[in-house]
Amino acid sequence: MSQKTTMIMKPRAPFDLVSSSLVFTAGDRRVRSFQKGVFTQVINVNGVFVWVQLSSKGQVNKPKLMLELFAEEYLSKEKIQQVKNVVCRIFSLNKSLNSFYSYVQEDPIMSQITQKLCGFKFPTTPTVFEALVDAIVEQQISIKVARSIEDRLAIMFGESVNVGREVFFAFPSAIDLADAGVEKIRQAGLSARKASYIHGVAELIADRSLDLNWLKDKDSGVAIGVLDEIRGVGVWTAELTLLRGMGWFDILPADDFGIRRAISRYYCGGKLINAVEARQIAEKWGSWKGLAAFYLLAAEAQGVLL
DNA sequence: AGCCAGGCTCTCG
DNA sequence: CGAGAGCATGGC
Repeated sequence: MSQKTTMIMKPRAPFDLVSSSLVFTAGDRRVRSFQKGVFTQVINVNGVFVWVQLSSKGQVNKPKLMLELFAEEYLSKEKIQQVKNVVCRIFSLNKSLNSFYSYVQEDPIMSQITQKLCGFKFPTTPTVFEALVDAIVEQQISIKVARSIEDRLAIMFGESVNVGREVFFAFPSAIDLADAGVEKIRQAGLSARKASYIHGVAELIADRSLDLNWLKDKDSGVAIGVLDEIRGVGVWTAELTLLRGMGWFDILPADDFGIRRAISRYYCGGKLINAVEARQIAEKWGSWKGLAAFYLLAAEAQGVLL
């Protein structure tokens, strides 16, 4: 039997759950999805696995969220608070967008895009490890292929939660993937090399030679340098990891093909640019360049025309 | 059918 | 050193 708990959360305005979750629309429902206005995912709080449903009960400028938790065991108040904290982190609910919006007022293009996507916050991952594995998976291949491989990793190696007759899967921990071994990881649809990178990273963390949380209070340049040393991790992978895993909105993965394409679409009439040009254009977004890049990606995905 | 996707490492000249 | 091959899957 599963236990259910329901509560209301009040994010900082503006916040739009729909545009922020749209990227999960095609996700496997057993892992993470956004269907009919409801975002779902399994969250791990110190070994207790909780399936979460999140939906909007308010408006962008007066946001109110309903959070429903399902677990196989009784959840203490402390556990419930921990789940709320994770949800809060995934959607950066406590971070204000207003400074970003006023900062880009000088940039007519970004200004229009932020108005059309008011309340959008790109989702981050519950752990830095997940962001790192995702970034490795996403190297070179299309985002759609990457997502299906990521879902498969959860189904093959993640812990599960039973809710009624359904079963849901958490993203695997470093120990889960270290134990799985290269050959089994490869069967999720990865190249032998990427499987080996992912297994290598998982082992580093599992045997405590690498602590990703240690990077939290470091300078972003230092953190990128540390990650870049890891086999299979280049600057692009490091940047994406910190942006999505730590929520460091000031980092621009300028080598990213998708980001360069989005910048060129809105700023260069579609003519593809290189990383140097991307960094030049991004200068006007100051310490918001990473968030701004995700606004362009979201605008492109949602077909925003200026 | 064949090329291309939100790169990186290894191997040659 | 710099350039180039090779890689997995799925969409077009």
